[in-house]
Amino acid sequence: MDLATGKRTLDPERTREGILAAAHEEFVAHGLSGARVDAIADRTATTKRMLYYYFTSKEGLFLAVLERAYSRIRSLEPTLDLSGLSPAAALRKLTDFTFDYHADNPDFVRLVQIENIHFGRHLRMSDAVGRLNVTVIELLGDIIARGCREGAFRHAVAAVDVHMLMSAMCFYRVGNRHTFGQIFAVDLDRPELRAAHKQLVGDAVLRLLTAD
Amino acid sequence: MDLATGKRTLDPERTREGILAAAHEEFVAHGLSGARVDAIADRTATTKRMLYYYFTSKEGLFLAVLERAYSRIRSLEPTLDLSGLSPAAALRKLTDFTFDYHADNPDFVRLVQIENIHFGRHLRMSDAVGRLNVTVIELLGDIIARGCREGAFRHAVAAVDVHMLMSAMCFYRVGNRHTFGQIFAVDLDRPELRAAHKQLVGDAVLRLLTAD
DNA sequence: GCAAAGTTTAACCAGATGGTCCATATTTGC
DNA sequence: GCAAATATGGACCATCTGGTTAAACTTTGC
Repeated sequence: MDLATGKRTLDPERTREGILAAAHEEFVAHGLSGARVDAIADRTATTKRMLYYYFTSKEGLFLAVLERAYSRIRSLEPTLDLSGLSPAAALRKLTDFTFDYHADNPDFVRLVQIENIHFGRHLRMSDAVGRLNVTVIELLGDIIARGCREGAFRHAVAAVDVHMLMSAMCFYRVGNRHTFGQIFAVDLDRPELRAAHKQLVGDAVLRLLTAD
Repeated sequence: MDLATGKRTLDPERTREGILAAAHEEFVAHGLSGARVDAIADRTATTKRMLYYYFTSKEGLFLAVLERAYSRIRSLEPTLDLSGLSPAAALRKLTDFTFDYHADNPDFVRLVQIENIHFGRHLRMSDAVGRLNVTVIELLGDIIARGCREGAFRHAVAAVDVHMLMSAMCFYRVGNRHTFGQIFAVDLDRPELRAAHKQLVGDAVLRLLTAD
């Protein structure tokens, strides 16, 4: 609705994206069950009816928000240029990127946590997400293969497993910062601590792969 | 209520624990917002009114469930006997325990995830939990100090940070098994994979601390 | 054996919740 | 220009939700 003319403006793409952005905020703030459809509609320039028009249900909307979040991180990884680097340097750079992305995007971490609380029920209905994510493993697999060939890395570890441990360390300190911070009386958001942890995670990943 | 005699039985301790057990199940299954107070009451031998009598509110009940979950894991750690072992062996044993506890108790992992989705709001009101958890850091600190003295470990890493990375690796593969499993088409519950990961996490922790 | 404290029951409620109905406006294809 | 397809608005609803009221039963202390 155009306020100046009183005329209705038809802009489906804009409406869709507006709903997604509003839903993202609300889901991040309150979780899936805690989020209120009316509250999402209120954050929007349009009405509740439109959410159902475009996304069928609250759960359909959540899936759309989740897919959008995954596609964002995956679109960034390919922009890293690792080809000119040594295997060790490339691995460090990829780890640094992963660390920073998680630290800078707690929203993404929260959405993934929420989806896991709900047993991955929504992701299971998405075929897009699987294909999207394989790229990281390929990227990592190339680095590891090169490192093994050059004798810098040991053969012991599969790319998926390295990715898992790397993600784990980056994910945990963001996703669990409230409980961990409370229990051990530390503020994980402090810049110095963040820098120290970034170094540490990089060390851990490299040391795991480096040949003795 | 005794069904045979029609007489009411007064057993507050049993009632309390019955409510906690029922609430634990419901929260684990549906999250905090998704859990229904009526559903908790239905799992119970008593009525909804009793939940409020003992725990004031839904959130008070959740906090009680959470504290109960933390106290369980912390009561087990001291039973590990690490004194006779070399620093490396002790560290491996502690890591193995942490790994197994997380893998065997996905409920605990879920409750912590749920609390983080809610910004650690409940834990912040609990003074007990902080004191409870320091023991792990002391335990780990002793092992590291001994390792440094003997020249087996490097000085670089603080006990809290080691605990964080260790927990991260153990926590992630349980907490995120639905999304991770779906995206990379692996079943993290498979025994062989579990064993491989246990070895891997132990390696990662040891390699991080071992002097070069 | 009785009064106070502690424990338990069942019915009840005001407000919120996800979702739908129906009418209407705009755009597109021809 | 006009009919079909696409978008949009706002009121409406059945059901569910966390929480409460009021009253009664059981145990404890003396």
